[in-house]
Amino acid sequence: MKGEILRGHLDMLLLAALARGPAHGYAVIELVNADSGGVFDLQQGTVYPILHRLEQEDLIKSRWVSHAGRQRREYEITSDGRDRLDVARADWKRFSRGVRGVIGEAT
Amino acid sequence: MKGEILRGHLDMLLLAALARGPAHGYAVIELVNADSGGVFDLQQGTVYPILHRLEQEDLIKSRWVSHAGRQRREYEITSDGRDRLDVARADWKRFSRGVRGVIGEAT
DNA sequence: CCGCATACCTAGCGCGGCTAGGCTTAATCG
DNA sequence: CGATTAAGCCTAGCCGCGCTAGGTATGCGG
Repeated sequence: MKGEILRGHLDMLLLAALARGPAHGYAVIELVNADSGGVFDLQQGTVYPILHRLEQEDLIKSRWVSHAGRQRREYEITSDGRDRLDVARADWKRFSRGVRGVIGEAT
Repeated sequence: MKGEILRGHLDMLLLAALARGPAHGYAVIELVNADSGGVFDLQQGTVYPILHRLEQEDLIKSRWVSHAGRQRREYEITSDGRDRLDVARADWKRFSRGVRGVIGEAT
């Protein structure tokens, strides 16, 4: 899947993944890629900076957790994050409706 | 509708508009904006450069037409353009399917 | 004759995601 | 045991696209 198509939608995808439950960064990547049915192939260099930004915006929060002797940063969505996700979902609906209106297709 | 969401989808939208029939730039803008049901609000500064690029890629072609004593550049989609549009539509389906898979929603 | 709508154009910026790297520790394999 | 892979984390910097903000010209209604 080509690059720039994800512009502006990535926040939503990561928030949606974390809305299912806390997860560490590496897991978020695999979650999104898997849930997309192989459509997306997010890279670490794409995801980690976004997670940091989302945390700064208080949409998610993190804590260090040790697992199998190793340190993981576990992220959890905040209530602000859920609100933002709701907005993003609504925007997505509008957006995809707009696209369908122009290209004239179901789905 | 915020900005970067259209990234990578604009070519498809303009090609789709022109697939309905030849039109000049200004009309393309209004067509897309109208067909989107008011979701998009494309500006001239966004659309004209894209039309030029699409023409360079031989996806559309243009000719000057005089209308009511004025000069318009009328664009028409080429067969390469239709092929590209088909690909873009397929990509759009994949993309939106991927998003739905992650955010877990119909539409 | 003024202002608005129509119709075209472009330079330059801003920023988001990707590329491409780098670090550490646990597990696996020869 | 030493080497390689996988699991995890991170960041600097580039690149390209769309937007902002400007500019021009003409026809038409008041």
